[in-house]
Amino acid sequence: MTSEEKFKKVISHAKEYGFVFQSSEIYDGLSAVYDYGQNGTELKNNIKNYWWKAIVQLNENIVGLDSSILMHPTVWKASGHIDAFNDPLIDNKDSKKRYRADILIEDYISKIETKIQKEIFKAEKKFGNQFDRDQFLNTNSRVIQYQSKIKSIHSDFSKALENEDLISLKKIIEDLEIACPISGSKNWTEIKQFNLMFGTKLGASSESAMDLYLRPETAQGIFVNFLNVQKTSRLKIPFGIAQIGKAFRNEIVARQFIFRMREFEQMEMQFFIKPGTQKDWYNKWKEDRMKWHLSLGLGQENYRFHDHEKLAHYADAACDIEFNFPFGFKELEGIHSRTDFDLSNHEKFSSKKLKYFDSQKNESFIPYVLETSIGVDRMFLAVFSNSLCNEKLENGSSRIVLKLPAILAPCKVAILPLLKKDGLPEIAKNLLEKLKTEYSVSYDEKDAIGRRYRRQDALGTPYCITIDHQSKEDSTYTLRERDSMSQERLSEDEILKKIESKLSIKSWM
RNA sequence: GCGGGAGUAGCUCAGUUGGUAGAGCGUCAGCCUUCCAAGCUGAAUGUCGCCGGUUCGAACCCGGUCUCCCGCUCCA
Repeated sequence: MTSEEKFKKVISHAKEYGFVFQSSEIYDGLSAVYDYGQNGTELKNNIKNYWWKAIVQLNENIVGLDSSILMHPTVWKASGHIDAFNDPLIDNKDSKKRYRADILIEDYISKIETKIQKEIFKAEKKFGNQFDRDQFLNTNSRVIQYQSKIKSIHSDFSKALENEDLISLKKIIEDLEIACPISGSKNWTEIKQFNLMFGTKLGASSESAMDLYLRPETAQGIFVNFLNVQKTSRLKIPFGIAQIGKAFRNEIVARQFIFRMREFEQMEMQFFIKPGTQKDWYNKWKEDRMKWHLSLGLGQENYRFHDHEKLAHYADAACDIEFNFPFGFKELEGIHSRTDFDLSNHEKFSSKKLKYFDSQKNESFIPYVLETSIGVDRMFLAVFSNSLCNEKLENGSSRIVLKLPAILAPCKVAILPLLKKDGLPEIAKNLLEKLKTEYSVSYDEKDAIGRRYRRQDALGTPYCITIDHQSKEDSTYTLRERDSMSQERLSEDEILKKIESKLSIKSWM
């Protein structure tokens, strides 16, 4: 089976068994937006819970936060999103390639700069020790010409960018006769502005309404609350703030099922540290986060680190944990050393001090930040796609089984009376009442027992308890395990113990 | 946004040169059944993605549009 076929199986299984539906499906759907169904919601909640326990519950120095999706618009100026999330794009009509217009111009400028370098290099060779760089730059006519050209492009360029003047920007490309590197043609479309942030308005009256954005990341909610949390929690550096919440990006192309959605959920933690210690913490969190992933047992070979070479504007080190999705290795989690970029920018834009005071050393400083950020939906897809198996059995038949980590399974136990008579359903329902306060359980009395097992397999239910006539005599039941399909006759207490040991956080982390 | 493929029942798909829409699985009701799907009986479910055009007549031909998958592009 090709990976594409496998991926299609994943998508249709997700729909058929109530995990993921397309949003507004009866209206033909909404591009790159999905809803989680009855089982998907449970699985997603379990993933979030597993993360929250690992990060907040098991670390005394990490606390939670739930900040709002709407924030003051200046937040996004300070964070750099207004500038960096706003791309002027242009297409070449012949090669059909799309470029960022600003980068085309910057590339052109850097070409001229290379020419200047070459002139300098030539002159250096020629004059040797006698070479006076400044004098050369001021006197060589060719270099002067190049420099004045760069200067004039720069001034037009920055003016156009500042005013978001797309027509002037296009004119620069036309005037410079910039050609498409692939087709070599100068046949360009108009420039279109793509803002990756969703806009909305605060206030009902259209005149006084304030332009807002839906947050493109959850991190800023943590940064703006940094001192609120620090002061009210009495936490000392190093400490972390964790948050799970929705974020929104108006992606130009959003695809691959729930991998890249326009509305998505992040689980992230910002860890505040002393400047200078970021390297150690970076390595520590890299290791910690990988351990968390591996604890779920999806297979070590399915994970790898990808270190960023090109760093984002805020980072001094960054890597991804990549997962082997059905469409190849892709980013699952990011670990970024964000320096003091965010906090010092918020300090600048808000004119409020965002410094941490170390009373022992009697000094104050803006902390550095180490971020771990994971997409809930990507984690869902990783777990779900990795767990879906089509097994050939010894008797020649096959079964579709969702081998979810038991701790994440939407339903932990299915209670099945072997027959729906002779008092077996009553015993089963008694057991159901006992178990449902502790676990998510289901009850099924329809169809042959084998078929019911298969149904539970497809949902990923790790255990089935079957009640038969012997159960009436001695209160023992059959515990059937999903992956091995093994069966064991046990008393109620033994079953409870076994299930509990498999589902306690301790046995996983 | 460009190029390729696709959209028919919950899922997988068939549907001949245009003539009132089918199968398997699943679902539901019942029967039969003492531990791993595919035993029996019966039932429900579709404006053939949507809109328009051609035609006496469109799932099928044409145009537009929406959605999904793949590649490119983009990606804090």
